[in-house]
Amino acid sequence: MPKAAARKPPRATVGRPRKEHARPDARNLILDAAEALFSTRGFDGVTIREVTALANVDTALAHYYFTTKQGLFDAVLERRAEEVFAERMAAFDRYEAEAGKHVTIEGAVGAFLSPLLQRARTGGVGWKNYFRLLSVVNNDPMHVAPSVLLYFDPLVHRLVNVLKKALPEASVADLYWCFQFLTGSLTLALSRTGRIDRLSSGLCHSDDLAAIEPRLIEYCASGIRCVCAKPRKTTPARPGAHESRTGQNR
Amino acid sequence: MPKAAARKPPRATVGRPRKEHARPDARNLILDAAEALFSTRGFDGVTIREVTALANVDTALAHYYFTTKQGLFDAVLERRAEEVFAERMAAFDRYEAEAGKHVTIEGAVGAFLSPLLQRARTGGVGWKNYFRLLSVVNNDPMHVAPSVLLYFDPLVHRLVNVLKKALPEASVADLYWCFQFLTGSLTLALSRTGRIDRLSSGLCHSDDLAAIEPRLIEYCASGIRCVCAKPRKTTPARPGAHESRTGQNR
DNA sequence: GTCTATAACTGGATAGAC
DNA sequence: GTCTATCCAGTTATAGAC
Repeated sequence: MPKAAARKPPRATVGRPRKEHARPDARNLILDAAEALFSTRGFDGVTIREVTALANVDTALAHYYFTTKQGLFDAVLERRAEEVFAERMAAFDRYEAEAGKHVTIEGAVGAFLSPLLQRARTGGVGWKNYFRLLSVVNNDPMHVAPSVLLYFDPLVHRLVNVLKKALPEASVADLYWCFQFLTGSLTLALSRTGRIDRLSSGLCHSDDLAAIEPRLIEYCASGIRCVCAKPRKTTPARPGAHESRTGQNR
Repeated sequence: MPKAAARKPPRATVGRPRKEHARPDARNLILDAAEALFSTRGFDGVTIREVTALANVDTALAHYYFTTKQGLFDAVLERRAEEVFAERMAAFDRYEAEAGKHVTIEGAVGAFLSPLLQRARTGGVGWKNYFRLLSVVNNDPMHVAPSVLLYFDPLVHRLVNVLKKALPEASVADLYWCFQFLTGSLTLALSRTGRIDRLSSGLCHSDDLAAIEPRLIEYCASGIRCVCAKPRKTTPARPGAHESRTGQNR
């Protein structure tokens, strides 16, 4: 079983080569096709034959490179994972260096979201498919290899830690709840189902990430501020509407 | 092809019978099993044989009642759709009657979310599975019949209309964007993947809907207020960081 | 590395007895 | 309404030629 990491050829030059797709090999053709199909129909909705047909290669090649369907799926997720991870971590580094002690919620949320959304907006179709695939696996963790989580979980902890600087009083539980709300919104934004197009009668387009990014950052930051600023110790309140006294003390 | 609606026997009494599951017939056994399996693995991740095995009935029965796998899937979605729809519409009626001209964002969001979350919290395992299934189809509209959308789209329009009363200045597009953020958070909350449990080291539990409901309502309402209060016509701004001055007015 | 051929199996669906 | 038996298209995966 060939290790995926061992297959990447070393870069002769620094920086991003302008067009690496001069002559894509079969392996990358398969990955591209799989990325496109898995991202729209999920693991079980796609057959290897469809993937290889879209890639215009023989079916057996997929098994040659990836052994199993699950191996192919893992390889698709892993192909861009490290690059995304590094970019997002760098965004946090940059932001923390520039903000110093004056960390804002908007800044933290922006550092978390912007690298993703910018790549999803400006990247090629492969990147767009990749991010949609991320949103697929976020709701269906069934087929995601544990190793892939190492590229995503640390970013969540980093976000929570930076947020804690901006909101020293906030309970950690509230911060994680807010993260879940945030990532749910992000997931739906990246999945681009087109539902919002229909609902809004064409006012909004689900792939208009340029419209989504500023709104999403403001939206989440404001929500975090509100939830985390509210003392959550004892809220007996009146049991009228949705004011359930949660008693979730820290 | 038997129409699903024609199959429902007429109710002899009004109101909801306390225990209709005294002796569940095969049809409902199949629906229960399908609900449980589809909600965790999606349409393509489940076989009819698995469903009927879980229901302890013969495989051919599923085809007898629902003709095709897609028919079974549709029937699962439709079984509880009308009840949920009526309950959520009634929540809006109640809220609008009680609020009169003083509609709040929290009130509108609560009317939209609370009926769902309360049923997801207090209902039986069938209801929990059903709501998880809703979150599955929200990210994968591939297999959802157009007829089912009639139970959900009107509620979105209703939410937007009520929100517009609370925010007369808001642009309709912003309101729909906010709805998308909201429904993304809701979707992830209902899918209960357990990811937040791991990330928070056990501080949060993804099926703790009692903790989620008040936070989610506050979070979304605050985000809506922020996004919709901000004038969005021309935003050249400075292309620096993402430090949007939050202007949390109101 | 790539392709042909095929093994081994599983899926949805149906005919027809009871 | 329920079950037995089966069809057959399509699936992953592999062996082996080139």
